[in-house]
This record gives sequence, C-alpha cells and structure tokens, in this order.
Amino acid sequence: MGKIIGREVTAEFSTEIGDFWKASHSQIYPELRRMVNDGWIKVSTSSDNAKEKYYEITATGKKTLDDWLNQLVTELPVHEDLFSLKLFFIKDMNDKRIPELISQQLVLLKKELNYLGCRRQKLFTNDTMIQNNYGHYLILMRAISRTQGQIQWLEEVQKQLEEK
Amino acid sequence: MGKIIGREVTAEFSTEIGDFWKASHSQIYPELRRMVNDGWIKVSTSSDNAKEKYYEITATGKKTLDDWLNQLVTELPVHEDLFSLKLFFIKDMNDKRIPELISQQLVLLKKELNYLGCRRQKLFTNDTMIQNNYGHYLILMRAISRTQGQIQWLEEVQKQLEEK
DNA sequence: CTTCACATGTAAGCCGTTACATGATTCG
DNA sequence: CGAATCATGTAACGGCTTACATGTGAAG
Repeated sequence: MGKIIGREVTAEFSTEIGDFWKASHSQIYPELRRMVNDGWIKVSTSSDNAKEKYYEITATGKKTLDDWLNQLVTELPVHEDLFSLKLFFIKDMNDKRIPELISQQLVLLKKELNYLGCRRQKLFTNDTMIQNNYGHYLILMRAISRTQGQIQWLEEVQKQLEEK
Repeated sequence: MGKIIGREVTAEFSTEIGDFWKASHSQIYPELRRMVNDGWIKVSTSSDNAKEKYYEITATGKKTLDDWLNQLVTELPVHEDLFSLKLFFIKDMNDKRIPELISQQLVLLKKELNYLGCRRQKLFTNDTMIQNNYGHYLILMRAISRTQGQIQWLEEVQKQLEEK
C-alpha cells in the first residue's frame, strides 16, 4: 500500500498532475534518487519483477510534504504565453494577425475546455469521489471556469473586431 | 530613433513585458550579444557615454520577428502554479488548509487586479494610446478579466465552504 | 528465441535564476 | 574626489527538455 514505481509517477505527470505541472521521466528518475538520498522516500525491489523499484514515502517525507503544504503561497505565477507575447508586438489595431491569433487561441481553448470536461466526468463520477479528492476537484473546476472565461472574453473581442 | 540600450530592455521586462514574461539583465546581455552575432540587431556606441551600447533592429531582425509573428500558436501554456499543486495534495474536503490557501490566493489576486488597473490607467489614458498599442491593450484587458474571473470564482467557493 | 513493450537510466543542452564583479558617470 | 548610481558583464547552478542507451519481462 502506498507503493509506486517510477513509471507510474511519470504517468501521473501526464494525466492527474499533468494538467498543471509537467515532468518527463528523465527528470523524475534522478529526482526519485535524490529523494531517497534525502530520506523522503524509501525504495524496495520486488522479487517477481527485478526491473521495478517500488517507492514509498517515509515519515520524514510526510513531514516535509506537510510543512510545505502549510507554507503560504506568497506569489502569483507569471503567465508566460506566446499568445500574449505575440500580441504585445502588434501595435496596429487593424493588423489582420490579431483576429488570426484570437481565432487560433479560441480553437486551442475550446479543445482544452472539452478535455477538462472529459477529465471531470472521468475522475469525479459521484460525490464520494469529489469529497475524497477535494483539492484536485477544486483545481479542475477552477481550470474549467478559467478556460470558459477566456473563451467568452475572446469571443467578445472577436465580435467587436468584426463590427468594423 | 529605434535605438535602445540593454538597461532599457531590462527595464521593459520589469514593466511592459514583465506582466507576462520575465527576464533578468544577466539573461538579456548575453542574448543581445547572440542577436548581434545572428545579425538580428546591430550595436553602436555613443561618443558621449562610453558605457552605453545602443542596439537597433536590422532588416534581418525585422524579418525574423515578422516570420515569428505570422506563425500560429499551436499549444496552450501549462499553468504551473503552487496554489494548484498544493491543493492537489489535499484530499480531505474539511482540511482547514483549503480555506487558508484560498484566502491567501485572494489576497494575491486582488493585489494583482489593483496593479493591473493602475497599469491600464497609466498606459492607456486615451483612445489614441489604445489604437497605437492595441495588442498590448488587449492582453492587459485580458489579464484583468482573467484575474477578476478567478477572484469571483474563489469567492464563491469560499462562501460555499463557510456554509458548513 | 526473438521481438516488442516495459522500466529505468544517462548526456547534452537550453533557458532561466541568484550572486558576484567591474567600469563609467554623476553629483554633493 | 568620494559615494552612489548606472550599465554591463560573468559564474555557478537549477530545472527542464530531447535524444540516446540499457536492461528486463512477456508473448508470439
């Protein structure tokens, strides 16, 4: 119980966690090693599958995680996105790249919204699932709301630009 | 005209561009050098101030920038934020760290919203300013809308959590 | 028994940071 | 002329990526 192999950690960064944080296996394996060295997790090899290494959190690791969770977040992240960066360099209101960028961004956002909706349906089928993973539920719903908001805003801008 | 020194580029990444992209002077100076090597910009030293190096975009540089602007953005950025990451690890709906994280996040978002409002007032005093920097105006307004949306959403969650 | 998927690992490089260092200008 | 500020630059390092490399298990 509570044991996990590197491959599964990697998978989580493509699904669960992957919606808001990315990491590849090439980063994960060395990190696991460091965490073993630091005593945050311990490793055990199974007898029936020599290639797999089972990792498990230690008391020290739990403490470290808990301390980290108790620390307040003091800064907002910077929103580095190419969409904003490109728009920044376009001065002219009638530059036709503006509607192009917007419509492309809308394509991406709608795909994202659809994806997030699927995630919600898949992960949170009933109230029990929500109550037992409430933090995860919150950030997923927040992502959905944010994406909807952006779509709505961009569509309004799009409409205004067409009216000329 | 069109000439700028490294110090001023650095300053832009603290103000104008800094709202959605960060870079320190230690990154900028080497980059300027590379861009000179690549022929994207050219450098000239002024007679009256030996320490200043004036950079200016070349035709090649303009072409490169233009090509880049014409490329479609094909992926949304990942929203790496500590707020989401921490919430992800909190399973229990009644964990008191949830309202703590939310209220702290609201503090940060309101500060941000206020800052963005000031930027808007300062940079876009009249319609001419808007029309001559329309892309910049759009992303600023988008940031404001996004921040407002997040505040609203979090406040609703906060209210719902209090009702128990 | 060989092929393919699984599981782990390493290497090189990019982009960004903080900290450190240096020279030029300005101003009291 | 000494101190503060301006302007530039370097060093060390951290986190992340892509590409490369290796070994093991399962399945035809």
